[in-house]
Amino acid sequence: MPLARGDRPARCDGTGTEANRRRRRNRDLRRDGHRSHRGRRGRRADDEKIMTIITRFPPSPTGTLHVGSARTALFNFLFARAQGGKFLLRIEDTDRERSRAEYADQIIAAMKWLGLDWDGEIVYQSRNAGIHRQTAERLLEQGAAYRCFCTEESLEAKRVAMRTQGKPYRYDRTCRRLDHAESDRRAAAGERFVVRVIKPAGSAPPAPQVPASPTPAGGITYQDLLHGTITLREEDLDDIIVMKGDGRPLYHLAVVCDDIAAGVTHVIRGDDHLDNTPKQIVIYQALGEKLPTYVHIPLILGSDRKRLSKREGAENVLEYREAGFLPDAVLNFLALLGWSHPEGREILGRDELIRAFSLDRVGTAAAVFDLTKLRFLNGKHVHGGPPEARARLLADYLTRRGETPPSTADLSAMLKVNGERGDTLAEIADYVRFFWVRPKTYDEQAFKKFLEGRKDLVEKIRREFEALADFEGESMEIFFRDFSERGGLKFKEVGQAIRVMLTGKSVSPPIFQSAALLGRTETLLRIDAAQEALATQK
RNA sequence: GGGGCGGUAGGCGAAUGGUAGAGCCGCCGGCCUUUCAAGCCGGAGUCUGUGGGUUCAAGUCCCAUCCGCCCUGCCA
Repeated sequence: MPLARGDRPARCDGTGTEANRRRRRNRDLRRDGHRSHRGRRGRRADDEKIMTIITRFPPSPTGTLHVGSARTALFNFLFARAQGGKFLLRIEDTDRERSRAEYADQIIAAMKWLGLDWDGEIVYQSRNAGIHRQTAERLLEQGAAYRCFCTEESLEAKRVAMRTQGKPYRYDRTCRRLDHAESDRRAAAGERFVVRVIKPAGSAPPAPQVPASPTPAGGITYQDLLHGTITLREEDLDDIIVMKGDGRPLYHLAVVCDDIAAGVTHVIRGDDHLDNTPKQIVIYQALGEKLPTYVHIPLILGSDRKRLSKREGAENVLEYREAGFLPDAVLNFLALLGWSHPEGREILGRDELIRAFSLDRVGTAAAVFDLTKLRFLNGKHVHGGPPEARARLLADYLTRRGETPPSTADLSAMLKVNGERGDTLAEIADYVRFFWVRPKTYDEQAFKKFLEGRKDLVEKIRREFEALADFEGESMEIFFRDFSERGGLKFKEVGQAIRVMLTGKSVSPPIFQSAALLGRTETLLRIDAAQEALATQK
């Protein structure tokens, strides 16, 4: 039974406007959608009896996992997990020409990386083609669909003709007027045909889950959890094709069949499907199946307010892994695009997301993808854990990039010194790499400012490092403060000179702790190298 | 062309029809400091795309308009 029902006592008894009624109803719907079936005290088993919520994510393997799709997957995942339901993964490879196994594998890899673990086996839609075909035949037998012998070329010509006249295109239903005998004869003769489903006409459609205002001219009215009542009039619908001329099923048929087979209760998808839903509802109705609850979430846009494109940075989820982002941070960020925590919290781990998630806090406006905020959140996630965990993450990351990082124990010590510098693993690596990679060059400006013409100072610094009794960060700092004062220098000048010599840059983790970690031998070696550079430059 | 959906500071977003801009990112300034982050403190940015209407009261409901996105495929 659908969760959202219209059988509750009327609560807007004629005092409000129709609009008010509608609004309230929408609000109620949203609430029911996320509040679960589970245990409503006092309400007995009538329609609200235990029903497991089942959501699904159905990517088509015609490309890698797009961040927008990842967010759709996330919402399905979070809703199912929050409600103790199931989250299914189905690869929609119905279009054999466009689908590629490599993409399916990449999408699966991306899902795993994100930690969006699904229940049960992955369904490959193409394997259900037989069922889809049988369903089309059943539709044909029932008279809910008909064979169409029009060629693609003639259809295209009609489309162009209508468009050039500025008129809306609809299939002219030539083949719908064919009588059965002729249709059968032509089919038997081997003529190619597609199967079209007859759009509802004339009468009002059977009431969906919640009674809505009747649609005068037929058409389809349905309830969306987020958008409320969506109506498409009869003239705005068409007799859609569900089976191609080669006998292969098409998307709208395939999703409906597979969702029914899987017992999907909630269809959470991008709002680009808002207008596709009626086409699918027609099939549900012809099949006598009850509708799932529809939840159309807004799309993600690029900074130009257009559909997120490649130049916005990565649209492929796996590219974020390469750029040094953490899956939890990506999930956190994606969740915040369209959903907000009831208490306004923003830095949330996967489990916190599951605990706090509800559909009634999902908005309806498209959101712009903001890489800066993703980076901020990633910084929070990556620095949130202990240095040891970060060390493992970083080691894996570097290894994958073909670098050879130090042991995680050593890395961990370096990261402790590094503190919270760097938002991504890539940036963190840039901060700490000097520990195990000697600077080959020096930042030009820094070299000029802090080393050039300071041979004597460098020489003195070297001597002190060599003579230092205790090669430890804090005592070194105290020593060099005193050293600066004695030499009539600013501590900053000395510190920066050392920094440039040891790291090659003017920005780095605290330099004395770094030197301590580097050790006396390495520190002296680097000063020697700097002296050499100083000498050759002259 | 037809239809659907959306529009609150630069971005994400709060706000039972009741003082709008909570909170976060970013930006600017300050503190801290050996550099840079982090952290803490403060600040700018504005009146909900626009115009009507309903109401004692509208970001919220209605109409129109503009803009954006989507559908209008033998793609999904």
